[in-house]
Amino acid sequence: MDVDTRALRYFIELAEQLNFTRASERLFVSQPVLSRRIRRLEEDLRTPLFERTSRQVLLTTAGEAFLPLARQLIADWQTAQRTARLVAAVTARVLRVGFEASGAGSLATQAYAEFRRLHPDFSVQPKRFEWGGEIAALHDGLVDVAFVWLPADTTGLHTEIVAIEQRMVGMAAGHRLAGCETISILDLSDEPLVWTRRAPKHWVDWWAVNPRPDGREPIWGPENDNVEEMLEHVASGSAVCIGPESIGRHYGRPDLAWRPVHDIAPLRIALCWPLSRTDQPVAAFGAVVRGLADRT
Amino acid sequence: MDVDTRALRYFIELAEQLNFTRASERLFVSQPVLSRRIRRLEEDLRTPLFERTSRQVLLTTAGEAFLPLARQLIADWQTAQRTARLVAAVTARVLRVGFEASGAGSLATQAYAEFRRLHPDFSVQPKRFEWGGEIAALHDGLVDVAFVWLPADTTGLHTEIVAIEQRMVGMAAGHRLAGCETISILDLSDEPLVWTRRAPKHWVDWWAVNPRPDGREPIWGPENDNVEEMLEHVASGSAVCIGPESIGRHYGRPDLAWRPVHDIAPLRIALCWPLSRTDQPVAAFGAVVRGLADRT
DNA sequence: TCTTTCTATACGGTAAATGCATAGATCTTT
DNA sequence: AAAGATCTATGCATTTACCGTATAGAAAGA
Repeated sequence: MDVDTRALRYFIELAEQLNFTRASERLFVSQPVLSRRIRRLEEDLRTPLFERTSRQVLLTTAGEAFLPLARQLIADWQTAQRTARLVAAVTARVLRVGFEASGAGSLATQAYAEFRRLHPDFSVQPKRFEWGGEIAALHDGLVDVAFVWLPADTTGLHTEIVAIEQRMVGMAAGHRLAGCETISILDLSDEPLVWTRRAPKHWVDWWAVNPRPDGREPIWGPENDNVEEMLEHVASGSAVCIGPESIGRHYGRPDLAWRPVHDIAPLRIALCWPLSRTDQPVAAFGAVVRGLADRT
Repeated sequence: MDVDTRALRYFIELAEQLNFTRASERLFVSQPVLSRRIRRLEEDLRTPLFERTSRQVLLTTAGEAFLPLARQLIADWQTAQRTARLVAAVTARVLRVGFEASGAGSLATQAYAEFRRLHPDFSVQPKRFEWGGEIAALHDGLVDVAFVWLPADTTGLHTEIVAIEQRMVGMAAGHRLAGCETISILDLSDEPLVWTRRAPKHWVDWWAVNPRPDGREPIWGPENDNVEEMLEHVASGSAVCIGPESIGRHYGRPDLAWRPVHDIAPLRIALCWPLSRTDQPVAAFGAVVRGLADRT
């Protein structure tokens, strides 16, 4: 008999929530879909996994026994996935480097060139991800190393800060604040700020400087999944954004103005890779980046 | 990302055959279906698993690394399935007993009664399977013990012969041989014999007595999946069948005649359970059956 | 050049999964 | 005791995905 790992994921979520409605929301499917999928899993196993009443849902003993096995299967599947990708990259002698938006700016560009010079038999493949996607990509084995914008959840990852960038505010060219040389975060109290659902809440809060020094919460503007979308919102005047210096340099749009925000912490950019990766190319790229970072 | 275990099974088969057409036949799907499924798996993994030319198919290094992991996932899924079913049966205090057709005849019936008497807190659930299905059911955890008609592949199973039954030939009531008291296997040379695709070849050959003492092969008649289908063929006169004595007794159709075949080996019936099952109810049922078997 | 032997693609028909609306069941509240 | 709140299950219409047949296309061998 066959299963979809999706069925296992649904089962695990329901076993944790013990509530079809809540679990279905967290799985981004409708409640009837979850009901039917669980029922089909039970039919396939020929064993009820949950005892349901209209008031509560409980795991059966079979369900309890099945839960850790299902978790292990999901974990093993992810390992298998990661392994296949890793082996493919190693065989092709490719180093896949993840980043978001402007990544580590010119540091990354220099690092690619230097790495290629030192290791001409390897090719470098920069891979752009949406907000926060590099971390997931590292865990899924889609990239070997990544430039990560902190703060981020780097558990299980080797993390090494390699660059610091001042944060700037980006706004439409004709914005009332575009005339100022430099800007205080307090000047932005009344400006709607772009945000994203993709990254964890504390990442969003850090970028938005929430709460502000005066204790207030920023005004949340339109949401977006990546730089280009963000810049469209900003250029159209519906919000402002905060980003590192290199965004302004990499996305040099004439309809945008970038000004430094002098009174907030700068962005720390880390080079990360999975702790399990101790192989030569990854270490070599780390050394190259470290060398370049030390020089500045 | 999600997978279906089916995709993994397809991958494993293709990795073993290294030929889409051949693998698709062994998987009972059309060749384009296999092509698409493999391609989708590769797309999901973002990694080619096979190098194909119009002349040969080879595993990539990623495919080679993925193969043992896929095998392990399939094995672990089967274990998870088995565990869920086992726990459910233990919790419900049910002993599930597999058999095919007439199983172990009256021995089974007596054993159920005796087991229920000794262990009134347990219930017994006889489960009928199609030809050869009890073995698979034991491995899949669908039953706890089974009465198995030998010969059969009982690797991984505790096997204990508990009954011997003479084999009889079953035929339509008006058959030319129905007048004989007893029959020789050589009398059946010209009689088409029912057979099945469900059981392994050597099981079918043993039942059909192939080759016959004179070295000839029997005439193969219609195929079937279970007793009822078999008996329909026989009653309609399109073939004869060979079965144990208890089939004649359990399926007492007036349109059938059963006569002993005196010159072939009798059927040995074994009680089997997985070697991993050393728990009380299984052992207790074994003891009950052993006691009854010794008495006869 | 013409087979032969593979895998990949196009296409039409069928089965399955999805979301919405709602029934049905069981507590809680008034 | 009746009404409300809160769940899961079911019916239905729509979209999506999947399968098999037929066939194209590529590459090696005669």
